[in-house]
Amino acid sequence: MSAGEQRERKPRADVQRNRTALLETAQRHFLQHGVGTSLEAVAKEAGVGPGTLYRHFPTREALLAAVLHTRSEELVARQAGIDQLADPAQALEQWLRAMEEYFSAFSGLPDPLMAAARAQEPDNPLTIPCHTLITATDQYVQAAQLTGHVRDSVRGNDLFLAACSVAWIKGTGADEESLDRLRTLIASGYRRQDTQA
Amino acid sequence: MSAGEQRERKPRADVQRNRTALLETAQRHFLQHGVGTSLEAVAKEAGVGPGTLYRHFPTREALLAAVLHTRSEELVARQAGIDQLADPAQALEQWLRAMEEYFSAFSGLPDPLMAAARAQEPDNPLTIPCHTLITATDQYVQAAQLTGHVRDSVRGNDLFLAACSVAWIKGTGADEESLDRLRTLIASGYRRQDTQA
DNA sequence: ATCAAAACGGATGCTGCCTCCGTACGCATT
DNA sequence: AATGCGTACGGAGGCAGCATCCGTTTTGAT
Repeated sequence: MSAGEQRERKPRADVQRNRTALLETAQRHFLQHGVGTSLEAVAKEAGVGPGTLYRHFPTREALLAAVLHTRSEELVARQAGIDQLADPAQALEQWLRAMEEYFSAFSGLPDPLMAAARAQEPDNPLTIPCHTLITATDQYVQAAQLTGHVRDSVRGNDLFLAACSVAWIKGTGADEESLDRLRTLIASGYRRQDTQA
Repeated sequence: MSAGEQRERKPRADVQRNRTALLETAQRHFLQHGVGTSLEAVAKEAGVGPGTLYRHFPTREALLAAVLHTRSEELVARQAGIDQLADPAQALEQWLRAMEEYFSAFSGLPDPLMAAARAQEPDNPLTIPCHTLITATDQYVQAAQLTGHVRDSVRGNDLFLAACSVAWIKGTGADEESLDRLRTLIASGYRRQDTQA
């Protein structure tokens, strides 16, 4: 009636119900079997037909993006804590760790993530979140550069890639020691004059 | 007849013929469509049935390993050249580059490679080649450490992982500039006191 | 020329993807 | 309480790829 604000029919109840059921089931399956898990199995276990799954989430990536969206709340929570830190170098380090854990939540996640990060695919539902993360990383980098802890040549994108890499390697089943050595190597790469052995 | 050297029937001609046809076709398909390419399509284009393919190469990885074996000749050729270099730091750098290019020959190759590298799967046909490469990398690392160009804390395995990572990122379609920045970051990570920006 | 071993190859069963359309459900209206 | 309409459901079905099995063909040896 009033200007432009069309009076819509109230959305059906089963829509929201199915959507959340799908998201929960999908998250469980992604956790257990990686991002390549069978969507048919997800649908069946959520108690819906394949058609319903595909209507809610037209592609695997759409489903993945939706699941990640709920998961990202945890990330922003950590971000709040990190922003409290006085030392920008420490903040950067913890932020990288937080991203890495976020990326390695599901095995195989880094691949679609990288595919989305290279943009040029505005329809990819993961593109926006990716660029948000890169920008956030760049902020931490710049803050740490101002205090002289990080080389000026480093960009947020570089460390985003590095975090993705570590997450990818973790997903391939590498042992924790190798991962720690690699993290150290990367840290030596972005930190200024860190001359110890 | 003579001691123990059992006189075997001469192997059939079509075996070798089919094997090489499969390898050539497989390499082409791996190059064009990545390691996930359809094996049925490979068999068809090689002019054999699926059964023949699977008899020659029981798993996708076996086929992949065989193709990589022929490709590795190129790598050892480069290795000979690298061993001529006087500067161990330069040798290490070039060796890493050579590995990286070897790993990124087919899109998706780094994943099965990493799966094989974590050993514990002696039946995986890629395991042995992987460990050979890690050992070779360690040699270059140690040589460069003797001249003080590389941090003592670095191990061959670390740089093997790093090379895999870069190859993986390359395979996801990253632009060349990002790759170069990442390589630089890693180099800053393993080199001793490289204090410039 | 014949034989037996060895290799072939395609038919087959299976799993997963994704679409399409008849059906059922839920909200609004009476 | 009953009716009607639009929305959402869900499963059947077509397709592609994997991996196996077994009747048939090829090949080397005699």
